[in-house]
Amino acid sequence: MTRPTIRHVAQKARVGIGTVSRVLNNSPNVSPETRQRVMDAIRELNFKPNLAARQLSNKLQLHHIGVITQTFINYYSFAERLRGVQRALGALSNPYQIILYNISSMAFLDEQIDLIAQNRAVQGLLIIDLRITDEQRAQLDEANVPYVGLNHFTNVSWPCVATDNLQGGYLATEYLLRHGHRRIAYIGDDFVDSFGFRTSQERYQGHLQALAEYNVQPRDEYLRLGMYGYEAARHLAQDLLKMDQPPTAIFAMSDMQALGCIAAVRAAGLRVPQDVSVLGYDDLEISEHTGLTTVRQHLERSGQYGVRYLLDLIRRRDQSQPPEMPPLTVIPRETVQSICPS
Amino acid sequence: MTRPTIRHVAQKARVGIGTVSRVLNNSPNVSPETRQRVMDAIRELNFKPNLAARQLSNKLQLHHIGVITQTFINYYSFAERLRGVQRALGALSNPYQIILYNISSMAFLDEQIDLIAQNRAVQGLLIIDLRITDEQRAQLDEANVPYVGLNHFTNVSWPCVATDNLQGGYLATEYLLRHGHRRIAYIGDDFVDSFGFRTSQERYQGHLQALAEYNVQPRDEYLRLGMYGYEAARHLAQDLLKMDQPPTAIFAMSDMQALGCIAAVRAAGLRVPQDVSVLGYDDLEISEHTGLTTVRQHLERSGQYGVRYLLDLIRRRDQSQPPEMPPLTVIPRETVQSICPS
DNA sequence: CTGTTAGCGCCTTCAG
DNA sequence: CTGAAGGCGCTAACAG
Repeated sequence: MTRPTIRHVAQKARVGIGTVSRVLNNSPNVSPETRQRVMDAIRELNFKPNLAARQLSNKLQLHHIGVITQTFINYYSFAERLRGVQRALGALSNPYQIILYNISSMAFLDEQIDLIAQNRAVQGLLIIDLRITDEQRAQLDEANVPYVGLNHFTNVSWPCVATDNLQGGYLATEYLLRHGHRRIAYIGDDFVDSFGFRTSQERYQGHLQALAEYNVQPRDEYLRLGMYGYEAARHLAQDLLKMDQPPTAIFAMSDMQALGCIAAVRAAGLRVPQDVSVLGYDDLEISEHTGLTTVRQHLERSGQYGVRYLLDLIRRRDQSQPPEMPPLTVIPRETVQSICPS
Repeated sequence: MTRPTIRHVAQKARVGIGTVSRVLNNSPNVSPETRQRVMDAIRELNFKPNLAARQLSNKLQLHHIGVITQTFINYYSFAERLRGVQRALGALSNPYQIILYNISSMAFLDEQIDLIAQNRAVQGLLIIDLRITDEQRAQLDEANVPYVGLNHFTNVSWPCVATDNLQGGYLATEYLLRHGHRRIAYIGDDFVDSFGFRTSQERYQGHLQALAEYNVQPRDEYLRLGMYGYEAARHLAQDLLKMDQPPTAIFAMSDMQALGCIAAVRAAGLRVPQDVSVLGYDDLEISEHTGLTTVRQHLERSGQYGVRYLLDLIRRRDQSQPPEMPPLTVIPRETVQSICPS
């Protein structure tokens, strides 16, 4: 049984389809009784007008920005980016709506991109924390759907708003070195996550670079990788602290993981930062409130810049320039302390 | 100049519109040269096929759930609810997409509801932390758009998934009383926010109830209201601590505000919980990680339950029962300490 | 006030 | 392999 159309309603209410259309659109030119009959028919049939048909007829164009991401991995940082997107969009007079795409696995990603390209369901696509293949990009290009990547390698050859993870890793570690630390551990996600994203690896590269600059030999035991998030980091840090020569400082690749480290330190009966310093990465809003020393990467702003750029791409055909993100900086707070290099 | 249609493309490429349609849909039955000519024409005209027309023709139905909220007020708690929504939706085989509506003022709300009702752009609507009027509900009803409220008064006469704010306030305060506190302050949002939401007031009612039960006289000076969020709460708490007889415990109506209170306590040279206990409300994921004692209200789960209920409403016409949320509980952590009642 | 008639832009037959 | 014709569900102009 197919969905009822305006015609069915008309038939049932014993009126013409024009009349049905009129009551649907609150036209005043309908007699109360007729209107009632039509409304009843609508109710009985559970009729819902077809949006597509209305749009088509009305030459009505809906404005949608798609946001696609690997959900549930570091949801807080995603949320802050999303907030930026909403804020930027909210500032517009005729605002776009956001369509959130749920990606829980690589296979889904492919399917979604396919659908988006086929249907052109959105005017533009924001790709957050997600790697897409050349083929997928080609699909989008062919479908004429502009897209902007958030948190991709800066030097990538397609539109994106990014910060330099390598530099971020460098800054973090350099900050710790400058505060006298020499035994510095790195806690992060596995180098290649299930979506082919390499944020962790990039930050570690920067970490190594800083160590090299200070002539500090990196130690394999100080590199601890695992799943994203608080719990995994807590366990990794716990192991770390059991070593004969535990690190005096931990650089965690996200604020959530940094919190996990702090919990581990405290659970071991040690204090932050007196016994162990902890440095995070993200600068979530919450980190300001919890006194976490961390690398600020302007998450919310990245969302804002991302959409703005995307809107540029949607409006003009000519290549507009990607906006430049403000520089990464370490925000000194309460979880890092100077020590004398031993 | 109007947007180019398939017809313009056909004209420019000197083919029939059928052929254009074929290349758009990757039909194999097109000669390479023709395909190329058409593709060129598409590019030159910057042609984008009309989604509505495709849908109409293909009898293709898009599935959308609308999420509407007052953006930027307690974004973290919104984010956790949203995560629940995404999770529940992600578990479906033929998943719905989420459309995020940006509401920055009352006027916008009215406009949006209007649009949603008129366009039926979504199959169902999730209304979070937002009060809607009877007229607005009537509009949605008339338009046959099911909706579910999140965090509304439980006893409301329309579909919603809620927890009892009054009981939450009661539990929180009762917890503090049971730990020996008698001088308990309440810090929260203004009783009626700009969207007519009364969460703060409800929780305060519960607060008073608990006090009464313990025969503790409420003091006006211990009631401090202001804008939502960390900063405002920090200032309010700061003032509070300057009193001759400052409270020994603070109940903040959100975890963010609790963090603000903690910051104020520390800034005053006092310790949490030794000198002042602080109790929050929400139990954000982050609160577990920061050791905040708080009232758990299962934010993520509320999102899950909300959509599930909404999907029920969309599928069946008969009234399905609203799911029942798990009970509110105080989660003991590290920011509340027992004292001897003075 | 109400029924009827053209399209809206695209896809899918069906002949050529 | 390609062009032309019909129709998707609805709205908007016309006649009555």
